[in-house]
Amino acid sequence: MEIQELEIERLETAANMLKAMAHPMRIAILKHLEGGKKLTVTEIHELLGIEQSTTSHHLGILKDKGVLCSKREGKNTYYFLRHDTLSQIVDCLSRCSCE
Amino acid sequence: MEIQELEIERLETAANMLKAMAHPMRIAILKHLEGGKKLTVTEIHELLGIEQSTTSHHLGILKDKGVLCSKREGKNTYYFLRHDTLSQIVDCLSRCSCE
DNA sequence: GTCAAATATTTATATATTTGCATCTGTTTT
DNA sequence: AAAACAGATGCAAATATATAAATATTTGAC
Repeated sequence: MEIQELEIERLETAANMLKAMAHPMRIAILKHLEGGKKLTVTEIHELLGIEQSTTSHHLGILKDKGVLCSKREGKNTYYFLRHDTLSQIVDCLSRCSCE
Repeated sequence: MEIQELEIERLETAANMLKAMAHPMRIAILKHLEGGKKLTVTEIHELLGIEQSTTSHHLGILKDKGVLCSKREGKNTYYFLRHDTLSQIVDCLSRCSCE
């Protein structure tokens, strides 16, 4: 394995994480989870006013790419930020995109 | 126009910015531009080893979504970060994606 | 004006994403 | 065990994106 390939892999991991976040509804989800909050799929689907299956799909993408974690408790599954640092990205964007 | 629509527009602007950055080659471009550096299309296309037209296309996307600015000087067009803050996003990602 | 260099745009093809519906799986309640 | 609830998954249609090859545009040198 080449150094360059390692580098490309790292870039791809980073790109996948960004790609996971790069969607209006998924940014909205992240905003609701800032500060360590934990929400269920149903809560998010009601907060955003989008379909349950669509919500679940978005959450799955965010989890798959390492942005969110989930924890099942009885009938509910709670989702939360894997690194609270990541909400800095959303903040940084808000600042940069308002000009 | 509804408050909600404004909110959705803001989310979309942010998502577009992130989407622009969410590509391995485009992240590589951002890394090369950190610290206020300015590079031409040819320099970037040689640094990354990708086609000229592909490079120009990627730069166009980053510029269109407000991530980069460009300035023509003679035959060359220099590209640079619009907000140096944005390179924090790349750094933050590097940290979060290394675990 | 003509030529060459640096960028940009167009086009075509391949591939990936988004969304909602219907369905399926797991968990609690009765 | 059946019903009810929460969430996940498979699928299909619409849409968006990526790439490269070919072509067009812009600019400076002559």
